[in-house]
Amino acid sequence: MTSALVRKLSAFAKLNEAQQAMLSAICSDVRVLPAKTDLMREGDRPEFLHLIMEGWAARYKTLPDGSQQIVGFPLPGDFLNAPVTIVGHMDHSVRTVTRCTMTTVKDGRLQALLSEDCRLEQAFRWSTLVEEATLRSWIVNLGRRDAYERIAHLFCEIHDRLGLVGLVQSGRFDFPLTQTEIADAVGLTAVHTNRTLQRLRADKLIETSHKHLTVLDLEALQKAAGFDPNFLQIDRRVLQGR
Amino acid sequence: MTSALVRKLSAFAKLNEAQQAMLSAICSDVRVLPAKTDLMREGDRPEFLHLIMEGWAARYKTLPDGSQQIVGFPLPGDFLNAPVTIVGHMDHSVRTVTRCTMTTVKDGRLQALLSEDCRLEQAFRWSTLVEEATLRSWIVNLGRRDAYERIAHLFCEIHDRLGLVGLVQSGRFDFPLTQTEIADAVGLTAVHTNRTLQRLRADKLIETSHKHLTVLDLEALQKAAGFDPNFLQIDRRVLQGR
DNA sequence: CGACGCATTGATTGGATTCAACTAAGGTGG
DNA sequence: CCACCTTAGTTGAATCCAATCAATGCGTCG
Repeated sequence: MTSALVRKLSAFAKLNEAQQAMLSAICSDVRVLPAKTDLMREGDRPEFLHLIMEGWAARYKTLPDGSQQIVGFPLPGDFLNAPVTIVGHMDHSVRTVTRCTMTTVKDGRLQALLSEDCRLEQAFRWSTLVEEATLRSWIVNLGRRDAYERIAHLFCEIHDRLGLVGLVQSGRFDFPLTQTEIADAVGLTAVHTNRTLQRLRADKLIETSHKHLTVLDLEALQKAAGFDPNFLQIDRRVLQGR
Repeated sequence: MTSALVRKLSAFAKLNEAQQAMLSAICSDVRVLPAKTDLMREGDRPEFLHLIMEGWAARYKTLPDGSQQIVGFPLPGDFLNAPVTIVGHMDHSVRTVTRCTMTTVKDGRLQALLSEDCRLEQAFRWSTLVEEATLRSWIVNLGRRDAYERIAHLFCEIHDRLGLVGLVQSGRFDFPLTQTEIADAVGLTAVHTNRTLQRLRADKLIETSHKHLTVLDLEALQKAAGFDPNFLQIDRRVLQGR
């Protein structure tokens, strides 16, 4: 089976066998890490690029009072750090949410590949573009939406991003987050998150069971969230064909 | 006098005359735009890179109910759009806050310059790194800080970013934002922003007059904000020498 | 000088937090 | 295999920060 990275980039641009092989070739040092363990800490200067093959991670910042704000969820096919290994340090930490299969990419090898292959380079640019757009959509989420909308929006985002790498079957997907983690992502308390989740379930927008989430009514959920269904910036038909 | 872009990048890496000249050379089509006018709209596919030489702009998203969330303030030396002109469209809009002097850069010319000059390339990577870090710090701001901290944090960020391009004199700088614009940036109402500003003034952290802001006690402001004084990721001594 | 935008103030409402207790589920060890 | 323990999820009541609604002050610009 193809790697999540290949599946993700394929959604933007069809990749031939050679390109897929090259992407796989730059990955090395595959390893498995347990849940709830730090992969990087604020201030680190990671030497290599780190890529998630399987599992969920969370980017987070810890505040002086001990509270945390999650600023993103790297999913399969996502990189943990930007390809800027020489310059700068991490402005946030990253930890696994679930057990994760990780791999390492040497920055130089990726850069070499991208400068050779224009199509791959564009695909990578698209993915960083989407990442930045995601950050901005989180800002809007926290700044101008209430609890109900915020959580609905998070679910829409995860739904689409997992769909991109083929991890959604008829609205249902792995969802390993605890309510506390959801709360830390949407800027609420765990208690209020709990009550809001109950409303989402009562309104028949979602269903949860055994660390899985089912989107019962995608359109209604998107509407409730004010979610832009085009935020991945790819032709929607690509996703249908999965 | 040197351009804001040169001053900004110089803070990260000393640039020689030739490098400064090359940066200036890729700019063309200088023009002045009035305040409160859209520069780009969500969905646009800008053909060129747009750079602010003078003045303030605001990135924003409009919600269905008409409310807005500002997701960033491009300042002198900042680009409006990412160097990905071929791929993707704008996920947000940008408008001027003040009258702005803008210039255009052809994506290809910039790419060519960067692939030639490794030092310049690193400087650009640093600046995009800082931009992403800024987005994450906004998420933390909106998610986990109260009104007082949020506004203090915004002021700290602007203070440092303007300082980077030499636009701060002993804590004082141009600050053209209305209270409504501040509110749209920090996720509050204009009314509550007003009351909170009064507290910041009463606490002798800042002073405002005639569209200028003076930071009276930087350390106290940073402390109140939970601001990381190292967020620009540059040697602080560089800024002192200005 | 009138009009408009922006800042300010007051009174009220409400969404979310806080604190505390309790239940359910899952994992571990005796 | 069941008792125990821990973690995650749920519920209730009181409180609070910020939103809302409404009105007024102020300055500036045509």
